Amino acid sequence: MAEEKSLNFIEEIIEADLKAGKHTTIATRFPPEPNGYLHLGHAKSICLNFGLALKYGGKTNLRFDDTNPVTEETEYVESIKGDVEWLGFRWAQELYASDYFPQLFDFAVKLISKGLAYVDDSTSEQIAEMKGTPTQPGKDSPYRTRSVEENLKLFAEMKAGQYRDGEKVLRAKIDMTHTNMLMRDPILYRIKHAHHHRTGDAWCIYPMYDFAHGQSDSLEQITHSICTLEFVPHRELYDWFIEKLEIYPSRQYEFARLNMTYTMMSKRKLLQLVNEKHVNGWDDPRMPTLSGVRRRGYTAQAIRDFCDRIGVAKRDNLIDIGLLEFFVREDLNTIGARRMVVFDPVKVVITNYEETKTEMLPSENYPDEGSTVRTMPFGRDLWIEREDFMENPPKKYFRLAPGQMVRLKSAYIIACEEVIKNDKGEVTELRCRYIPESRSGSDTSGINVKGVIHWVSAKHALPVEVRLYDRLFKVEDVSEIEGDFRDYLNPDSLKVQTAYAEPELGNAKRGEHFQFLRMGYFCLDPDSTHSKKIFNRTVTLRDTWTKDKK
RNA sequence: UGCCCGAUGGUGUAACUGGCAACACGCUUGAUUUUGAUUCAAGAAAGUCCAGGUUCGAGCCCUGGUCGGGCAACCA
Repeated sequence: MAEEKSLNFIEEIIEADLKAGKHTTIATRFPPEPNGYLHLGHAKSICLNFGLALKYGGKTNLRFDDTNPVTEETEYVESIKGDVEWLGFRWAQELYASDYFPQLFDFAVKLISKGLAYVDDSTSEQIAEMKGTPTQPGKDSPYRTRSVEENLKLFAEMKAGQYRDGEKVLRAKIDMTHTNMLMRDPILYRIKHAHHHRTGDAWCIYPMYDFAHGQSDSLEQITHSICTLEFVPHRELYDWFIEKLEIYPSRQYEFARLNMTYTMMSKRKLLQLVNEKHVNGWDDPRMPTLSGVRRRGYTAQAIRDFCDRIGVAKRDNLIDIGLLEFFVREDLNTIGARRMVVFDPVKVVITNYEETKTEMLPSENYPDEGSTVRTMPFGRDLWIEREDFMENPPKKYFRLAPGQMVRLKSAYIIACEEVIKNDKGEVTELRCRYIPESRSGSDTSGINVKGVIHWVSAKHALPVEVRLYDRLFKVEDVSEIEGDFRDYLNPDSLKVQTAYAEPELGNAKRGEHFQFLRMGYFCLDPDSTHSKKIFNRTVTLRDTWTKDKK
């Protein structure tokens, strides 16, 4: 029952184009540069581009924008493909801007022939100098008036490797006084004697983004080329090339990139965090990278729902990370099998329970009616959460306290009769009595307790490592940071501790999601070994109780 | 001193293209609950950046401001 959802501005453009007969079908593309891992911001773009094609029966190409050999690597290509697939999308074709190097070269020759491009011998500094500023016009390069023949010859020599890096560039001849800085004779080709991850050493001149992107769109007959707002000023140049080259008129549309609280979405800075070891790699569960959130336990479904909900518009935004967490919980609530794990144990001894006895008690895996069950061993010695006991509880505390009763989930009701402490006054053991008739499922005790807590049999408990994650940054709006962003990293973003799990968790597998009762959603980390299971906390449970205590 | 975008509850996105501002998250209250979770119900919260104008009628159109963002890499 897909409700009549209002269209975002790009969908409106597409529907208008379709209705006007401008296109009969649409083609989009997702164009990452393989110089880093994909993050949540890219997920928004992926969902948009692929989503549009799906909605309107078109296709989406995956095109790597690999025009700068010095920063790009095959490792990134592979991770990007994996991430897009994981998110659940299929591209029509896997393409590379570098595949178009021959055509792009011909385009450049065409521009030169039309007198619209020239080879400039100026240094990088001189070119910057002559470029002017946003408020001051630029000045023509002394090489601007070279003849077509000379330009053709020089450009061929550039390609042939007769010059060193930086010695010459090819520039478009547009207008050095243009109010749009990008139209002030932009550089089309630069010399880089560098090894390219795909073309190897075949080329020593490489096209700039502006001279590659639009033409690549055009060659693929992309109808709607969707990018982020910072490319708005590039559109004028994008259209200029299409017009002068007389090629298929792809059109560019821009939307606001995703920003999230306590999160940083700059590939450059994320790379820095990785290189400087502030995190343990691109897939560190604290990273906003897709590989990071995947390892953390976020699901593709949750991310798609999130991208769907945040919408697409042109105004700057800062989205509450809590919204993403909402969708993660929403999905995990239905797919996460329930398990009991005690994080900060305190011993409970059930004085009226036989010392050698072990009962296997069933407990449902999911909250729904017909849920499957697993069994949990129950015995005289148990672990419960330290915070589930209070010696002097406030009025509305309905867990365990001296003389107070609590329900052990899926087991019995117990009453605390004695508190044992060490010399430091710390509680070391709680001696309790259980109500035999209160067994879960066949409770005839008639006793009603409000509190229900999780537990695990001390004798059978499986020690596991849990990694508890918190926000990577201390500040809500990372874009407001002045000075070094690394000074604002949250020192408590990762807490590692040992916890005691019910035996069933020994069978946990990669890719499975769990809800550790009352503690949050977790998944098995790939660092796990046969003898040591490691669980990542994906997200905590919603908590409406502890929060108003603060 | 320039050019280009944008402005709607705390946050994000809507408003059938000019007809009494809606949805989601978050928040509050209550019910249910063997997870203080989930679920369910109710509620608070903007009068649409400001000032003019057009109109019977403006969040939508026009004019002028204000504020925010972007633009001077041989990066994408």
